[in-house]
Amino acid sequence: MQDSYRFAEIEADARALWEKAGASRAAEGAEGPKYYCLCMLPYPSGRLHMGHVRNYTIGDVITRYHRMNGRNLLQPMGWDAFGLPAENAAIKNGVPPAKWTYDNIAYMRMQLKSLGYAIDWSREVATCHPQYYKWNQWLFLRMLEKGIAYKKTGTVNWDPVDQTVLANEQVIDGRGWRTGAPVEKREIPMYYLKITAYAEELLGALGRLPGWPERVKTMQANWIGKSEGVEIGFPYDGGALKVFTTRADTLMGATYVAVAAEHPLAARAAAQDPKVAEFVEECRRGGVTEAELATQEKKGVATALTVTHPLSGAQLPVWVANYVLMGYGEGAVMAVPAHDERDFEFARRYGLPLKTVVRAADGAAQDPRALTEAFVTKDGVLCNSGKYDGLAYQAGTDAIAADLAAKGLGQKRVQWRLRDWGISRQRYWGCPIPLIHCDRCGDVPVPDADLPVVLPEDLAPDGSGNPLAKYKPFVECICPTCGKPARRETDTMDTFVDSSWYFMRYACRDNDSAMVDGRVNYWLPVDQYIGGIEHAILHLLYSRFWTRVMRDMGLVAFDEPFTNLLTQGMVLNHIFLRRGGSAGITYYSPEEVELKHDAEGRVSSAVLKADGRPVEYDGMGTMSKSKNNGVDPQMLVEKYGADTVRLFMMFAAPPELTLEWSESGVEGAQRFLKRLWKAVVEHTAAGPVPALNASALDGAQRDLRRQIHETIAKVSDDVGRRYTFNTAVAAIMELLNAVTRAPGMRPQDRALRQEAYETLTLLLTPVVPHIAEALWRGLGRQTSVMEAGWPAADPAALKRDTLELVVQVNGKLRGHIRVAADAAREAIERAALAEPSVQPFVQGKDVKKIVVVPGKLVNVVAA
RNA sequence: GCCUGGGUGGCGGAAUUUGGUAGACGCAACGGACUUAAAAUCCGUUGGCCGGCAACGGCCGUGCCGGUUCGAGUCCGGCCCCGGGCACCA
Repeated sequence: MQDSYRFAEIEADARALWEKAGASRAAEGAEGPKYYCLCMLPYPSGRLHMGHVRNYTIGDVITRYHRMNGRNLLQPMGWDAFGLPAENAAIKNGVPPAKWTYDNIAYMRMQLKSLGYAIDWSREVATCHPQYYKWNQWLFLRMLEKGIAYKKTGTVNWDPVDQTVLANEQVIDGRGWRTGAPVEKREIPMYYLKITAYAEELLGALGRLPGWPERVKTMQANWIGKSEGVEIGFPYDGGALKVFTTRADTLMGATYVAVAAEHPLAARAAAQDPKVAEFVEECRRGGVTEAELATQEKKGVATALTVTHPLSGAQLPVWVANYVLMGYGEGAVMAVPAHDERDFEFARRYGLPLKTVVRAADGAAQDPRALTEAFVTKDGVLCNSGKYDGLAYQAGTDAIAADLAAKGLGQKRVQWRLRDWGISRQRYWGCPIPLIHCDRCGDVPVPDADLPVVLPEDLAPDGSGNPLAKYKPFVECICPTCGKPARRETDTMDTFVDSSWYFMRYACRDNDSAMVDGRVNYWLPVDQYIGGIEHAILHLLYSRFWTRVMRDMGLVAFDEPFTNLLTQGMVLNHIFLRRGGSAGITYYSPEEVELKHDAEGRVSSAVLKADGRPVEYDGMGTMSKSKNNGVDPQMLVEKYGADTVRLFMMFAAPPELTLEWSESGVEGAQRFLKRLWKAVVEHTAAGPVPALNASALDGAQRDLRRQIHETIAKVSDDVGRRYTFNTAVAAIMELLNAVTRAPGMRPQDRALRQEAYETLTLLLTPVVPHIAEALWRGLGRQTSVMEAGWPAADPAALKRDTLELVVQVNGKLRGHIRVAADAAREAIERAALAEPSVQPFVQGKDVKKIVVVPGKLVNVVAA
């Protein structure tokens, strides 16, 4: 072994060895049960960022752990290669998105390889390859045939200057990001996927996903949002205005109805009243996101229209209100201001009447004029509601629903919050939607034989409109049905389509004649999926939906794509800045800043290294280009080596929490590896090691051996079950500390040390595979550490003769006692009361009870 | 606004499942050893307050307020602050 830890050589040698052995190749049906470990595929943005490194290191640790436990492993990698950033880069630099993307992939692939991940690169997939997106198109056509895909209008952000549809992130404070022009809402035809047809199943199946975090399941359930309620018709001369409500019991308290600005009744009112038209127009401005709509000031306008209350026959005014969402329910609501917060606020603002129809079960009806807030409860009883007075929530709802049904003006139904998935994007760098528009034949699907519809790769967008639409060789085509000239669809698909099934294609990416084949049913479902919490809803829900669509077409034999899910936290770093001047805020990279500490070690100030003058500290934030606080993994790998970076990432925080970047923490990780290296060098330099004879150990040796095996048990549990890699690493560090502090040189001391170092090497292999490979050989092994099995704790070594228990008096720690491991309860109680440090606290007091928690503590309750 | 997490020393974090020794492990800081010197390395101290020459002991302490319990970082109720998502960023 080399005297010192030279990571560059060690890592290059280890990787060459694995490469030669094909150690990361996965083959169907190879030895052991299969295990599919998958990380969310990266967007090829240019360089790896720390979030990627964290994600893929977690995946690699899990992969290598299960491989050492005899599983047949698949860990693939691919590229989510379509998307907006490539077009933005193209606008900025004039490079076609394809070239930019392929260059980025090449660089980032090299980076991933330098981190030593056990990835089967022979299965690599890029979603911008025609061989991949051909199957997006193929399945889309199948969905069209089955009615799962369909066409309807949808609302988009429209930049009137650039004549372009904008993504939500391109709308800044209601204006286009490039033009600064106020953005308008615009209705355009789009294609949708009927995810709502699967709402019930997607919701119900969450209960059968024990391997998913509760938080993700809760978020998905709320997103799908099943509401049971009543659909009510309010008749008017042109028919009946439909509303949906979960509070039909309060129907007698409805004092007006409100419709969304996009509702047909609003259009009708606008045609008669310029003030309504103006308000509808005002609502057309501004963004389309739910956050914007929900936080905007609640505004509305009265119309001359009225509708008839279905039970009382009263005439209720129709308002147009910006808080009613066209996308949910019927785009209209009945307003019961006394018992709904939003209606209350709106009614107070516009002086609309309130009517109290619910009272507390043990109280009287409140005077609506005295209300300071809406009285919202399902635990009250009805009042001021005629024949329904005295009924509770459920009985009231049932009675009112029954009466409405009898009149043909209502029925119970379920309403979902989930909306169908609009997949049309008016953008170039995406998968073309395989349709042809013919004046005679309408929308004609591209025949399967003509797939894929290949996206031309040499166009360069300029920010105005979709370059595809201006590119005649793409647009102009022949109608497959009538053979006459026709126009090709130029919208492309949402990139979430690409990522909804890529994990299946890894199993069979070489199959050019089918989307998936039997190998998919060997590898899938994914055993462990790992990715950012920001994907908790959309990506994961779309994938669950897409998998079910494929199942129903007989393409795959499973329902859920991901059996276990681990959502990793983000990577943060310090933010430093200076304000003022014409430049506004300037952000400085933490590398350019020097921190000053006071005597207690607190950070007292920060100065820019370049000029020695202070900079403002703005706390921790997600690493990002805009805050200039990113750290380049490549620099770190070159400076410290891949193992050090991997070790730091695993040690600094548990995977689900945010991780705060710390260069000194990285240095600490390297210090540990150097110390380990040095310890093993010293150990092996002392010559051949005798065999261990466990029955010949003395007390101190038995203690050390117990710690070795306790560490095996703990690390196995932490890595294999809990995924708390930070505590696994801490236990490994403790073991190294213990071994190096037991410096005996008797034969059994050295034999024990050999066991300790072999154990440390094996336990560390998933986290720092390169150095583990070198240590394993240094310790005298001939085969790769990747072939070594995961160690098992020896139950005999774990046995203890005596236990230390904590003694509390009234819950306060007062002392410790050592008892035999099999001591009886009475003996433990006696020992606790006799303990000198406990005595003063029980003396002269009445011992009321003694709580004994086996193996842990004794609590004496005394007064 | 709605949905969802989180808050523990100077800092990252530990205390697992089912309430049972708060502060493991590491970083930073300080003191010491080695060195001509520095770096590196090694050893030691390190939640706060109080008492003691010392060994050691006492009290307080897990965002805030209240509750349940023999016992609460952990459970319950109410608040404050920070993060993720909100359907065209990925």
